[in-house]
Amino acid sequence: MPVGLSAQELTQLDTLIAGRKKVPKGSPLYKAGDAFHALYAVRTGFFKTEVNTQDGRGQVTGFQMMGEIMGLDGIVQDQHSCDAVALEDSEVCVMPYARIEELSMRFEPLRRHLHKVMSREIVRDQGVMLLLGIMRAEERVAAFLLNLVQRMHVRGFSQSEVVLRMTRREIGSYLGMKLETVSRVFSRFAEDGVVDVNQRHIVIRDPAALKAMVTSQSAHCTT
Amino acid sequence: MPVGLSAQELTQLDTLIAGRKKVPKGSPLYKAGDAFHALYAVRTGFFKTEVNTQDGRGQVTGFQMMGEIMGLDGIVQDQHSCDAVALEDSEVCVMPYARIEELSMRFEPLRRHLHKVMSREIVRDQGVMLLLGIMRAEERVAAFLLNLVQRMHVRGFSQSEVVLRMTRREIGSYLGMKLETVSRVFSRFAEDGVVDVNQRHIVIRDPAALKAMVTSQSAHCTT
DNA sequence: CGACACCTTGAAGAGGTTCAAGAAATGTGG
DNA sequence: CCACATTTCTTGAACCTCTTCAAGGTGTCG
Repeated sequence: MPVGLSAQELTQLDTLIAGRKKVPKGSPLYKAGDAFHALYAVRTGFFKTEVNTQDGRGQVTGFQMMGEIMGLDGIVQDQHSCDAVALEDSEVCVMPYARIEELSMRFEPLRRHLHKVMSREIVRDQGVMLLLGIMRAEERVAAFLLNLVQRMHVRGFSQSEVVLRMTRREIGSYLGMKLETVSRVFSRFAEDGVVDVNQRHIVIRDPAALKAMVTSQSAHCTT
Repeated sequence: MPVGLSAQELTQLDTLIAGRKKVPKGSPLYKAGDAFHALYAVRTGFFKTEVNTQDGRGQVTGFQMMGEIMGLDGIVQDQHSCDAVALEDSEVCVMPYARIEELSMRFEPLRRHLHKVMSREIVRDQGVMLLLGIMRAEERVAAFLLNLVQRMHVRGFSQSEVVLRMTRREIGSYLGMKLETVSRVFSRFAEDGVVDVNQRHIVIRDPAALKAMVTSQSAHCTT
């Protein structure tokens, strides 16, 4: 992550990662209430984070892909406040929080990076609130797709093509709507020639049309 | 904030606060796009934070009262991503971020505190997403009122009485609904004897009834 | 191959929005 | 201190978007 360090410093930084952990599809990396020990960086695969209520309802709060950090929610109460579940066979880097704390004392770049990661998450959450608060169904789906391909593109994948790792229900949960509505919006987009939809395989034919729906692209963060 | 420090350390910590700033009612403490210099702690008064879209729509992302921190959104991009506006004549403590960074290197308690503050904000945002994503109008208003009086109570105010500092429109924006709906829900609560509503003066007559509406009290953070 | 989860589509229904009007409170200037 | 303008709040009625319920189709995995 950080740059501009001596070889010795880099060696020390390596100790930040205690190891890797495989998480099979459908398994939780952690669950709400679990003791908080570490932050996790997605190495391979795809995750969702989800908060659940007593009465069984739940809300997907985010999808995480390669390079993204999970577990920040656990710091404040020394326990996690949401579930992190792998949507496909995945692997994460385990970064024990005690070690992060210790190293962040000595290495300014790491400390600054950590603060930015947390701040980025806060800004991302603002974007989700905007989405849930004022957008209608089509805008939400358009924003979701654009955000997804943009993040994939940064990682070297196609800008116009994406395979969804999550179900319609999970998309709907994230966007604050029912799975049927998600499906209908996809169908409408397909009719209008904006996207091609083949189950979970999406091709964006008219990105401009999608962007036009999301006039409200403000503090919409990429993470 | 932190405890268990020597007198000398405490003196240094005092330098964290560069000064105070008065913010008149209706004025912004900062606006989206402003350069990021400092974090702010509310000393007196009441604020809202708000993200705005190009097309003029906006979403209130939070209300801040005494002791709560604003500005964390600015860290990641060195500029703020939302507006912070005083809802009444207010005063904040200005904590230059450069100094926070510097002191947090030396003082573990401060560093830990900062990380918890940021993590708490992330958990709070999860609660708002839950609210916006799955709750219906009455649940949202009930959750809002309970959260508000709970925070006031922690600060030594009544557990059953509160004067709203924000308009119906601002409540609605925060809760993802229209001001008319907020008004109607208040009226319905009043009819049912759950609360007394006199303009912005609210008396909670049946807190249990409110809590029962919010079966979904999970990771609902207090901040 | 069969069971199961996932997706699509239709029709009816509900919750919240929109539009509109009036009342109450707040602020301003004479 | 009062009159007036402005903002805020309440309430009603029509409307609309999304949800709910239901059925059938498609894909997937043991």
